[in-house]
Amino acid sequence: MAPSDPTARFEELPGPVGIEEEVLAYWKEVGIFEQSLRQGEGRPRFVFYEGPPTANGTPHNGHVLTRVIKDLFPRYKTMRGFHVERKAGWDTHGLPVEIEVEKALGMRDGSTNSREAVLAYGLDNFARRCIESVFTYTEAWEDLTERVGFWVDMGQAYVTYHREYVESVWWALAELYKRGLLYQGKKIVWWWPEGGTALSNGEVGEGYRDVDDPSVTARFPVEGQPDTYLLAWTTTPWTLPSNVALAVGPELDYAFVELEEDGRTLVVIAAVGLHPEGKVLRTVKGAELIGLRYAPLYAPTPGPTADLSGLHFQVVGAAHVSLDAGTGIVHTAPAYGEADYQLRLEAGLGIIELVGPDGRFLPQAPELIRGRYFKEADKDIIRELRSRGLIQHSGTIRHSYPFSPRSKDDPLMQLARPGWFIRTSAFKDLALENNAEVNWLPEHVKQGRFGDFLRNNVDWALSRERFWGTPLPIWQCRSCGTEQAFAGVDDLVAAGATGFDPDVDRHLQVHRPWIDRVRVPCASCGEPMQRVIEVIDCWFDSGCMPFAQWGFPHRGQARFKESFPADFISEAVDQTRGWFYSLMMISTLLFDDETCRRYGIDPVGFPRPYRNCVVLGHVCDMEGKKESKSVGNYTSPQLVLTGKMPLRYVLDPAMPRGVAGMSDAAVRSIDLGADERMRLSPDGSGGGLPVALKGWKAGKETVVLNPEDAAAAGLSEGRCFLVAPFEPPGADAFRWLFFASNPPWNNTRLSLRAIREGQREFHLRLANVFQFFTIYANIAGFDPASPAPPRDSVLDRWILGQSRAMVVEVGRQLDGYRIYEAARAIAAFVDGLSNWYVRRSRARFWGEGPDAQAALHTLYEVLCTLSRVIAPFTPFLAEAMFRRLEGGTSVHLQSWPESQGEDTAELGEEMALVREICSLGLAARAKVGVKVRQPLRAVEVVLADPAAQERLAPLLDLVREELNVREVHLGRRAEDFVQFRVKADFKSLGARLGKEMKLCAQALAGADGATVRAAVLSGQGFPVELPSGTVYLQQEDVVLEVVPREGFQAAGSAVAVVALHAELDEDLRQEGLARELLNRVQVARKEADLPYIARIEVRMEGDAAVLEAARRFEHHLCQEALITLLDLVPGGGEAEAVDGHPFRLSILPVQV
RNA sequence: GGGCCCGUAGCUCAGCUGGUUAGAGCGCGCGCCUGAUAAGCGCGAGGUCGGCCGUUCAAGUCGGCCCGGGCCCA
Repeated sequence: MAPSDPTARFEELPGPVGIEEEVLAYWKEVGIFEQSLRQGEGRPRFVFYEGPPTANGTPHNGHVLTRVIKDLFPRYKTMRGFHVERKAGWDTHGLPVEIEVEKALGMRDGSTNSREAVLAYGLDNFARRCIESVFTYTEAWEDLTERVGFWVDMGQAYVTYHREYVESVWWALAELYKRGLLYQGKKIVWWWPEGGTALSNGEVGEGYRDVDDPSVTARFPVEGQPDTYLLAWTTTPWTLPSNVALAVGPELDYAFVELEEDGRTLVVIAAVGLHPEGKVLRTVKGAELIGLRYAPLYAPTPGPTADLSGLHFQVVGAAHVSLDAGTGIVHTAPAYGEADYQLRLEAGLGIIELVGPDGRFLPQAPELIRGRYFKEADKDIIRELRSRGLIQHSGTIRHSYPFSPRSKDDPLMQLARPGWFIRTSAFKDLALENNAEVNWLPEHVKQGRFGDFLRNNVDWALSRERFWGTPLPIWQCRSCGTEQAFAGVDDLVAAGATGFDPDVDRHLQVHRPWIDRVRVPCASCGEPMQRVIEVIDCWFDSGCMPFAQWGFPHRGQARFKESFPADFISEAVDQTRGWFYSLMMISTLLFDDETCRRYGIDPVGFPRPYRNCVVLGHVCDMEGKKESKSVGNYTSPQLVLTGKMPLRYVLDPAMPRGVAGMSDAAVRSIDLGADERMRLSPDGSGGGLPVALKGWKAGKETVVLNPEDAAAAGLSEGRCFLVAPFEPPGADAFRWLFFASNPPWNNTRLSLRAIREGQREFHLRLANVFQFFTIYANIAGFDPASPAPPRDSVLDRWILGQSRAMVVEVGRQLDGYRIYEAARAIAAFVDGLSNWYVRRSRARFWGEGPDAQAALHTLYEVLCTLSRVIAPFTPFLAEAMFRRLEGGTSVHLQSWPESQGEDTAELGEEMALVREICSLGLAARAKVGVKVRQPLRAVEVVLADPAAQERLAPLLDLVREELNVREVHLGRRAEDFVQFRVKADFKSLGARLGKEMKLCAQALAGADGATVRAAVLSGQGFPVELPSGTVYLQQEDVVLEVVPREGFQAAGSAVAVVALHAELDEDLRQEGLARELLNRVQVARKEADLPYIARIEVRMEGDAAVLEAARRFEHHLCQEALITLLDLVPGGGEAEAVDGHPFRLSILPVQV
C-alpha cells in the first residue's frame, strides 16, 4: 500500500485497533461525551436507566452485550435531537458481596458457620471490607466500559450504599409501612440446621444430589367413618406430626376402595388410578371430599408451637395437586414446605411447628422423637405408625434432595422463618395493567415469562437476616410493642433519635452495626425503641433506582420528575424476576396518582417506570453453553479488544517445547486456525515466542508452559501474555456481532471466529470502500465544497436512492427497538455500495470531467451519510470516517441524516433485476467457459414480465459492461430460446377457489405456457373448467416464468433468461488479446509497487497476433495503464504466454 | 416437576399477517476480476425446515404430543 501522503486532503483509515486508539484518545482530549451531554441540554428528554452492576467480579462478555445495547439507543436518540442523560450506577449491597468477603477472610472453608465467624470478626470491620470488595474491579469495569465505547456518566454514578440512596429506599419502605403494605410474617426458606442459616436459591441449587429417601403412604382415619382412611404420600415422614391438612384437586376423581387386611375390612380413599388394588365402592370428585375431617396421626400438644386457630385436620382443595406421583391427596405441613405454607395463606390453615432451627424436635413433639435430629426420626415414625396400622405402604425412592454446598453431609430442611413482607399480591392486577402498557422486546416476554411471573405473584419476602444491606428502617419498642418506620435520618432526629456516631463515615452511619445503636424514644411509653435486626433484599435497592438515584424525595425532586418514567431499559433475561420486576412492582406501589400529586408530580399513569424494555439473551460459547468463568468456556474480552490475554503460567517439564497448555474450553474459545500460533510474551508487546495451543489440565486463566519456553520468552513472576497472531477485531467488531448476528434476545454464540466473520462482512468492506474513495479523491484533488454536477448517471441516482431508503429503514427499525433488522439494512446497503456501485463505477473514478466529479460527490455524500447511520453501532469507525471526510468535531454531535432526495424505489427494483441478469450472464459464461475478459458479440435477455422490459432499457449499458459484451438484446426472438411457464398464483387464487385450487393448478400445469401467457396478457383471460363452472384467469392470478430451452448457452431464473452468443470472430479475439496485454501491464505495475499515478514506458514483444493487437489498441492501452511510450521492440522481461501467444514485457517508470 | 425460549445447508443465523424453486454469511469446490490488490467478485454443490399427528385447497409458518438444547423457577 502506498504510504499515506500527509498533504492529501483525505487521510487513509488505519486498522480497527488503530482507529479505536486514535478515537478514544481524541474523545478524551476534546471531551466529546461531555460536549454531547451539554449539547442536549434544553432538548426533549429520552430517559435511559442504567441497571447497576456490581464491581466485585471482573466484567465478562455478557456485560459487553448489555453495555453495547445500552449504548446504541442513547447515541441514536441523541442524534435524533433528544437529551439523553446516562447516569451510571453501582449495586453494592447483598449476599454475593458478603460471600466474597467471607471467602477472602477464610470463613467459607469446611463447615465453618460463617454467620458466627462474621459476628466474631465484627460487623463494623466487615462492612468496611464489603465496601472495598464492591469496588475491587472498578478499574477493570471502567476500562472495559471505555474500550467498548459505552458512554455512561461514571462521575455522576449512583451508589446503592450511599446515604442519600439508602434514605430514598427508607422513604419507600416507610411509605409502604404507613399504608399497611409492609408486614411481618413467615416464609419458608431452605435452612441449614448445622450452620444456623438460610441459604440462597443459588446455594441450594448447587447442593442437590440424588439420594435414597423413604417413600411412605400413610393412612389418615376419617372422622365418624370407622375403618375409612385417606391415603397421602410423603418422602419426609418426619413432617407427618406437623400435618395440618390434606389437599385434593377439586376436579380430580377419587375412589373409595375396599381392602381386606388381616381379616378385617377397611376402606381407603385415593385418586382414581393411584389407589391400591381392591374393590372400588364408588368414585367422587375431589370437591366432594373438601371439608371431610380426619384424626391427626399425632395429637398436637397445645401451646405456642401449634396454632390451630385456622382450619385443621380436614380436606381442603388446592390447585397444585397433581396425579404425577403419590395418591392425589397431598399431605400438608405448612411449617415445612413452601407449597404447604402457601396453601396455609390461601386457605387459612393452622400450623404446627415441631422442629427447631437446630434441626432437632422440640419438647412439644411426640415423645417418640423428642430431641431427635429431624432426618433420624423417619424410621421411628414409620415403625410406630405401622404398629398402629396407619401405613398403607412404605419403601424408598431415589430422588434429588438439597444438601449444604459447604458441608456435603448436612441435609437441608424447609423451615418457616419470621420475616418482613410487602403485600404485593394485593396489587397483582395493577401490576398486570402496568405490564400491559410496556413495550417488551421480544413481545412474548409480556404475556410469557414476565406476565406469568406477575400472575403467580406472592408477597415479596423483603427481609434478610444478614449484615451488609439497606437496614430495614423500623424501630420497635420492647416495652409496649409500638412500631414506627422512618423515612430518613432527619425523621429519626426529629423523633429524638440518639446514638448516631458522628466520627464514622456518613454512608456507614446508616448501615449495620452503627444504625443498630440508634435509639428512638417511644411515642407511647417513652422507652427507647430499637431497630429491628433485618436488612432488606438488595433487589429492592435496585428497584428504587428511578428515584433513589436522585435522592428523592429528600432532594432531587426536579431531577426525578423529568426522568420518570424511563423510555428505555435493557438487561438480560435473568432479570425478569430481578430488576425488571423490582422496578415495576415498586413503581406500581409507590407512584399512584394520589402519591404523585402529593409530591407535586403530574400523575404518570402506566407504564411505569419503563416504557420500552429490550430483554437480552445470554452469551454462549460455540457449543451453545452459557459462558461461565468457572468452566472457562469464554472468549477473553481482552483478546477480542486488544489481541492480548493476560494469564498466569505454571511450568511443567512434560509440556513439549513450542506448545502451551490451556483448558480445553479455553483452547476452543480462542479457536486458532491450523497454522496459527499464539505468541508468548512477558508484557504483551510485539515479538514473542510462537506457541501452539493444546488442551491440558490447567486452571482458569492459566497457561501451562515448558520451563525452557518460559525462559526463552523471558517470562518471570508467574504472569505472561498470549498475543494473537492476527489483528484483534476490536470494539466495533465486537459490538457489531451483538447487533448483527441475530436478534439480541436470542442467545449469541460468541467466538473469535464469529467476530472476525462479521468484521469481514461489514467493517472491512466499508473500510475498503472508504479506502477506494480516498485514493481517487486525493488523486483528483476532490473538494467536497465544490459545486456538485447533476447526477445523470443511473448508478449515482440508484445509490443515492438506496442510501435514502436505508436511512429511513434503519431509523424505522431503531424506533421500534429492532436492532438486528437495522443492522441488516446497513449491511445490505454496504454490500450494494461495494459490490455494485463501486464495482460498476470504477472507470468513472479514474476519468475526468463532470461524470468523475459526480461520482466523487456521490460517493462522498453516501459515505458521510453512512458515517452518521453507523455512529450508534460502530462509534469508532464512524468517528474516524467522519473526521476524515468532513473534519467536524464529532459524528456523535451530528443529527441523524435527513431523508432527502429522489425516491428511487422503482429504480431499486429495476437495478435488482439488472443485477440478477448480470448474475445469470456470469453463470452462462461460466457454463460455457468463456472468461469475462474475452468480449462477446451479444447476449439475449428475456424477462418473464414483459412490462419490465421498457423500464430496463436505460440500464442495459450496465449489463453490457458487467458482462463484457458488445450488445444486449432485450426480448428479441424470445420464443426461440425460451419456454414460457405459467403457474397459479396461490395467494390470489387460493382464497377464491378454495378446494378447487388443486384442480386449477393441475389444469394450468397441463396447459401450454405460451398460450396461457398470451391469453392472460391480452386481457381476455384464460378459461379453466372447474366443477363449479368456468373461471377466467387474469394476470394477477398467475405467475409468469421463463425457462431456457435445451441447447442454448443460457442460464435462467424464474424471472429472466440470459443466453450468450458465445462464438468468437477475429475481431473479438483481438480485443480479448489486447485486454490480456493490458492485464499483464497492470500486473507488472503492481509488482513494481508503483504509485497509482506513475507514468510508465513499456517495451513489449510477441508474435504477430500480439503485436497487431497491441498496435490496434495502443491508445486504449496507453490510456488505461498510464503508458507514455509503448515500444513494440525486444526489450527483456520474462518470456511468458498470453492466450498461447509468446510474449515478453518490461516496464520502466518515467522520472518526473 | 413447572414456565418460557430455541431446534432451518458442514458452521453461524434470517424467514412478515399460512401461498408453491426455503434465503444470507462463513466454510468447501470451481472460476473470475484487478488503477480498492496480504483486497474484491461470480458460479456451484450442500436442506425429510428436530420427529410424529392434526387443522387447511395450501404448513418452515397454526394446534397437540414427543425428542434434543438453553434459561428461569421448583
